[in-house]
Amino acid sequence: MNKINKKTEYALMALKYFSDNTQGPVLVSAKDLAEKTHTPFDVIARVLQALSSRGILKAEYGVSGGYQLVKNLEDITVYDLMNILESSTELAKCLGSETSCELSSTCTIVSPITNLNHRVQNFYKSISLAEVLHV
Amino acid sequence: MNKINKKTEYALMALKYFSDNTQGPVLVSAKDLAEKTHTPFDVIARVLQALSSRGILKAEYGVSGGYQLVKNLEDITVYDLMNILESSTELAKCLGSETSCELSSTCTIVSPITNLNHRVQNFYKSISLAEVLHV
DNA sequence: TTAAATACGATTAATTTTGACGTATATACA
DNA sequence: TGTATATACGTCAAAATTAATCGTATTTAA
Repeated sequence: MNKINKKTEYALMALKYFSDNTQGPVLVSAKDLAEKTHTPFDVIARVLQALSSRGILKAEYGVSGGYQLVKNLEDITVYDLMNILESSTELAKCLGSETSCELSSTCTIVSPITNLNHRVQNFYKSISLAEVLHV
Repeated sequence: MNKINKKTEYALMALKYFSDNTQGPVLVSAKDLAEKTHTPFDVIARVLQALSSRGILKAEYGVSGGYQLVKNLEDITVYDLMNILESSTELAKCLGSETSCELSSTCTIVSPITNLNHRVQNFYKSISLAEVLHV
């Protein structure tokens, strides 16, 4: 299918919100972001947690808590984001770690797929979120 | 996500078989290809039909029929193959023709996603199957 | 006429994605 | 010090997508 998933889309929305609103309050809660972006709270909350655990956002607990953007969008690639939020960044299932394919012993396209996979990943590594969001 | 589907994988196997066996008989049946590639007959049969309807293979009916590669792999791009066999080549659902997204009126990332989508598609258009398969 | 091939509509099974629920933990503030 | 509000996260259910199968029609060589 070649699609990014909803979580990655929601993350782009959230990150765009952060980078478009550098004037307002630094901390933005998941609830606020869900409202601003019109996305389901539970899902975007998970997304924010994931971004926070990977050092893109910083979380603050408690009543007036929320998230803060602590990394430069120039320094985050599309690949990074996919790596955090997609179930896998591999082009084919057989390339994902241990989950081997039943065809693997006879498969004739392991090296073609592996090669293409690298090219695709390098392509996504070459694009920063700043480039994507500041259009 | 970001994965190619089984049909595209099977197509790569089939096309590799054709391009690796230019000495043997020109016509290869779906049954033969299913055996050679260890893939389910019904599925690869559909794949071959699709490739044939798009002018990559030529089909011959009847008892000693089968398929023949009639296009140069240099002239088929990865994008072409995806376009034939993937349900969609768009990076996000909202970009696919009429199926509009319920967020579209408030969505803040339409143009970023659209832009990224073009870049991804151009990337896939820049790689030929010859490049991919002859590794 | 029969066997073996492509063509394709329709349906089922399997997998993945998306979203929701429940609960634990942390913190500001009255 | 209690309460409201925030993050954190395990688990599960619903929805959507992908993969595979079944059935039947059509074509053609022998």
